[in-house]
Amino acid sequence: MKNGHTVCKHAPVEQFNCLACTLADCPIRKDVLEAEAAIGRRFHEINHFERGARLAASELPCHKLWIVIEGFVASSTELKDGRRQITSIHTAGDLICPVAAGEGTECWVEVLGPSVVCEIDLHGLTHGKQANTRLVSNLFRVAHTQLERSVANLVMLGRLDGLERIYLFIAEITGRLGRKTTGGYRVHLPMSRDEIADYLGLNTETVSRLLGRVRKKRLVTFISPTEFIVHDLQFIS
Amino acid sequence: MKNGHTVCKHAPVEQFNCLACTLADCPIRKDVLEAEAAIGRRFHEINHFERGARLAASELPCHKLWIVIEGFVASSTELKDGRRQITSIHTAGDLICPVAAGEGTECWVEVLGPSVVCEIDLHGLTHGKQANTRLVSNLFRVAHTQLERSVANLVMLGRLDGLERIYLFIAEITGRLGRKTTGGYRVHLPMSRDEIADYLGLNTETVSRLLGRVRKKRLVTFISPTEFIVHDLQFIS
DNA sequence: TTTTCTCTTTGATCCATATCAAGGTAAAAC
DNA sequence: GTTTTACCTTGATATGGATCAAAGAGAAAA
Repeated sequence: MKNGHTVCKHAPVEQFNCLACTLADCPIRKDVLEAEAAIGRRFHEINHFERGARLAASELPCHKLWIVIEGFVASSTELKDGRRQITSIHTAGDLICPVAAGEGTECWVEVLGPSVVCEIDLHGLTHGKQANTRLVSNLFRVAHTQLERSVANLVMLGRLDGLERIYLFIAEITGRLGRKTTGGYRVHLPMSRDEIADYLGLNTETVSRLLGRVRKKRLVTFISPTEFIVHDLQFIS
Repeated sequence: MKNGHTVCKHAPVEQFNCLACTLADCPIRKDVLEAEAAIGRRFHEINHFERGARLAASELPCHKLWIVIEGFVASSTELKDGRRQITSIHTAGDLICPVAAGEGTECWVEVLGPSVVCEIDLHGLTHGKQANTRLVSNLFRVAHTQLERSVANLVMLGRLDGLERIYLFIAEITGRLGRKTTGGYRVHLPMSRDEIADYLGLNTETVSRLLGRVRKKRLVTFISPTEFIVHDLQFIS
């Protein structure tokens, strides 16, 4: 899979300059490709991963950046006793800054559904004399965007109750993954109830019950546990 | 207070180049001063604030940066119905990236104790032709550091119980504000029980009760509600 | 097809924290 | 000095979500 995998319709991975498959809303990717062209060396690598794969978190300060080309990926933190918190979820177009939480925790980035991920070696790109100011400035924006999501999740975990969290979650994933269909948006979500629980700061049974309530209210119709149709996105208001 | 206030022992605020009062662990501050010298214009301003003051949050993308020279400051987010979450606390030496949480929320930076804060106009410094790569690169580090704290707090809010949160909180503020004294570290914390609750995702009464338990265990001795001595910092393990 | 395994759902019960309520305390205002 | 006010503590009770337990349901293995 890893070699010879075609990342997008336009260019095979092996091709040095894959500017053709630059994601719409991703200036960083463009910056990287330009910087590589200027330096004459490649600092990124695109790989395909299956569910369960873990992307190695780099030591700090952060020397790596991942871009999700397609698929579904999550940043996780685990305490010594096994309690886990998913601190961020990532879908196509997202940029991932590896982040360590405090002492006594282990952090990693985990692939939850078949994904194509671009790994960028920041160290090489930002520490040479050739350091590209625009790239670095966009990096700041990446971290800042991630920070905003993180802060929104702090509010969710600190102040919203279970049902509010589920509503927000459904709105979030529908916005990211939903495809318009008759009667609403169809979503295929490659997360188990357990993983949803670890993202929302709840437990499996509670997530299952809350999703049951949402189903009974006919806001969502389940085709399978991971495939459903969201009928009304306004219910969060 | 605002004018003529002496920021540190070395230089009055009015002095253009206050490199002398550069905080130990703050390369950004140095970068800013150097960039200002190069451009020949000042992009920072130092002010003194009293408890209750609010620093205006900038629109996005982030055009401002604050450095806490001394004092105690918090980033807050409030929901329409009044529920509040303090998403970060800041003490001397901390750099603050203003961050907006999602829709339906209001965010600001609030001064909780008498503070001296340096406000930097990033826009002017990072958008000119003179843009300083090292400054921007350090900005990335600032956002990344903030992100780490944020992620640590996500784990706290999502997975720790009340007592664990209080322990972690005491450890955090003791590390930041504690001054060695006989029998432990003395801390003056300018946060009300309400504010602590809004930081830890609890409510006032619960915080009061939890602090009562910590007191009864003789881990902390209270001189007043905001002044106490922490006897043992190892209890978090 | 049948068995096994993993994940999900549902029910019963428990507990940590919220909520409601009433005093207590210290600083500020009068 | 007394009153007011804001904040803190403590008690009684309620409740949302966790925990414990067991029964579906679907996919993979046999």
